[in-house]
Amino acid sequence: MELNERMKTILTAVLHRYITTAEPVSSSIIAKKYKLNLSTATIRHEMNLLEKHDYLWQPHTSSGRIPTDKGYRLYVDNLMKKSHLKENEKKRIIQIYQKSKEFEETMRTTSQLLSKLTNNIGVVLGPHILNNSIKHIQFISVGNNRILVVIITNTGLVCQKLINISGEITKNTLNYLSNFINSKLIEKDIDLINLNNILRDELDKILSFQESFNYIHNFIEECFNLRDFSDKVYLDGRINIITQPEFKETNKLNYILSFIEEENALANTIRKYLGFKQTKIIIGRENKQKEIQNCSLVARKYTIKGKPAGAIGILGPTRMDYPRMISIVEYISDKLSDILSEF
Amino acid sequence: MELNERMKTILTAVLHRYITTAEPVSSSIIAKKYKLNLSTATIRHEMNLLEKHDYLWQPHTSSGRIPTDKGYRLYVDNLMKKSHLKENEKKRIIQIYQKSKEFEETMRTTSQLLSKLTNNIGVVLGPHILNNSIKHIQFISVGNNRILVVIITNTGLVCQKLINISGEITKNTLNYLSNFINSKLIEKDIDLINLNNILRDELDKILSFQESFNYIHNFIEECFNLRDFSDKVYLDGRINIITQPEFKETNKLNYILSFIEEENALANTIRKYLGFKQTKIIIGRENKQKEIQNCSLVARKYTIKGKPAGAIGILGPTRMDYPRMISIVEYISDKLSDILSEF
DNA sequence: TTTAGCACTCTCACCTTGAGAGTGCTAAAT
DNA sequence: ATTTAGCACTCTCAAGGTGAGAGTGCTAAA
Repeated sequence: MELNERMKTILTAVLHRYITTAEPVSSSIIAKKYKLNLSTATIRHEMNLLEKHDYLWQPHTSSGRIPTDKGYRLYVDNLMKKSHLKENEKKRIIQIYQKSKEFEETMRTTSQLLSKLTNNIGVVLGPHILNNSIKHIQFISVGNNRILVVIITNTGLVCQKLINISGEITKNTLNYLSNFINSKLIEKDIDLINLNNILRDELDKILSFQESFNYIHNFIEECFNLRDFSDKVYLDGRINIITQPEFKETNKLNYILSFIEEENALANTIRKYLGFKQTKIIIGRENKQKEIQNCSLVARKYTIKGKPAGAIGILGPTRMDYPRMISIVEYISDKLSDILSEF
Repeated sequence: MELNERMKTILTAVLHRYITTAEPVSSSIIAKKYKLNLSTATIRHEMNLLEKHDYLWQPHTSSGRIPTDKGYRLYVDNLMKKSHLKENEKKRIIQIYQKSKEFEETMRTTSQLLSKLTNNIGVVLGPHILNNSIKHIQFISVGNNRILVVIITNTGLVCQKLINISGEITKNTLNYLSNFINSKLIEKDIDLINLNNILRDELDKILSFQESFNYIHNFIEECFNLRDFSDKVYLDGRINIITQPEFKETNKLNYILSFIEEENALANTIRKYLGFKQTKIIIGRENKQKEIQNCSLVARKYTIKGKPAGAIGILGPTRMDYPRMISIVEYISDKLSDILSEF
């Protein structure tokens, strides 16, 4: 059913009030603070209807109202006005970014910025190696038939993995291999899958006469096994959750924080939104994970040279200032995209 | 003043009881559970003396006793019996370690093991590049006069830093440089300072005729600037703190967690104990940081091939099972030393 | 359609109260 | 000289009662 204008106004007022105070909103507060020129009785009447339609609820019969997830959803989709960061806030962000010169530092700065600006948990999903082009590969023998593979991408992302080989590969062969591969990479924009395809054809030909061919073949196969490459997660602001009034009871807190502690859990949630063009907002019970069904998530992808690379997000109580959260997430993801594209 | 045997026995009993229950210990509980063949009145008398000497205190006049920091200190130094892990616990730890093949993973596993076994916060200070010998150096130009330096050590530690250079250094020069440096490293056990000394002499001679000598010289200087190399910190088990009864009040929790959130704070605390041979135990107010004066820290260095490399530790409420905590920290630091020495 | 008025509901802070846990002191027992 | 039984005393804590206050829904009048 469609709400009339007055109901929308009242719902919006309740939302704004509740977001700032975290306390049930009464009809008289609305009448007083939001000059709607309506009596408390009328407002009560409308609130009653809003409750019947599941946009509001009451903790007990004689208390004020609190928005439901459905209420927040309507607000986010239809009622709220988009907000924009102030110019000096934007400047601050740029200034802070300028201090971090290096890839890792930039990612850490991003999660810190997110958590500090929003007073919520900030999370950044590092770019996956797949979304980068490869700049350099180095093989280093570390004894016991183990080889450390270090791959460096154009953005300065350094990935490493250790490979156990069944036989022996000499240092000369390793050098030969890395030289050969690096020669393919010079001045070219080749990603990991591309590279693998190129190598699969060429290397086999070159190496087929080698004695240790099988070892080398297996080694290279494992080297490009995508499963082992995980994107890094940067998380900040866990404390922010603790100070929120809705999580005063330690058992609720516990529940959320055990979800957060497992960094990958949040990362996996956010990873889904890498393909979305727009900012994604997931409210309360819309979250599939039970642990964060009292929370909302605002997530957005970032890009490197136009290509989706990773995602950032914030996690906080459903009672959050959505317009501001969205504007922060969007501004930061844009800036991060710019910075990473320049690297 | 020296306590007599009976007082020591009673103090130990109070400590054991309080450590398991987290509640003030009464004279009758001691009489009942720890068959000392003394009446409650006698125990009360002794407890009273112990309180006068600041080993115990009471939250209020008619409550049981709680150990003071001084009480814990006496316990740790003189009263407690050293404990040892059970054989199957040791086996479990070794099994878990066997799953992690790679340097980073090993460090993460260590902090997880610490936190899970102790039910406290586990922290691991990664080995500093200084304490490793260098295996390979790679320079990669990432545009805008920036060069990414990747240094790989014998343990598989991968360090990176980004250097801004004022002029231009061609890719050929970079290749030449890294080849030259790597040639010095082959089959040798050279650490960063060593390497720097060797290079300072030799490189200048070789390069003196080069046009871009100054740029290169500055670049190499910056490259070996130790300030920029920080050791990594691995932290786990933040939630464990929340479930401790002593931190029910969220403001206390807040205080501790804000200290933990700043990973470097705990890292810096632990770093001090790198030079100590023995396990270091810091109890409550012995900690210089106010935020963790309700906590105790058990820390110990680990070694790589006999040389001190980094440190591990656990942080929990002063009310912890010290013998067990110590045995866990010691066993894990030994195992970690073994594993890293084998890499 | 709106609203003043009112009865009603629920919470919350505050108080009282009594049981229970635990102590320190003292005088008697060992 | 030590130990302990006995007892008065202190403090906490949970339970129950109370009244103020906040807020509601309903109704009848504007």
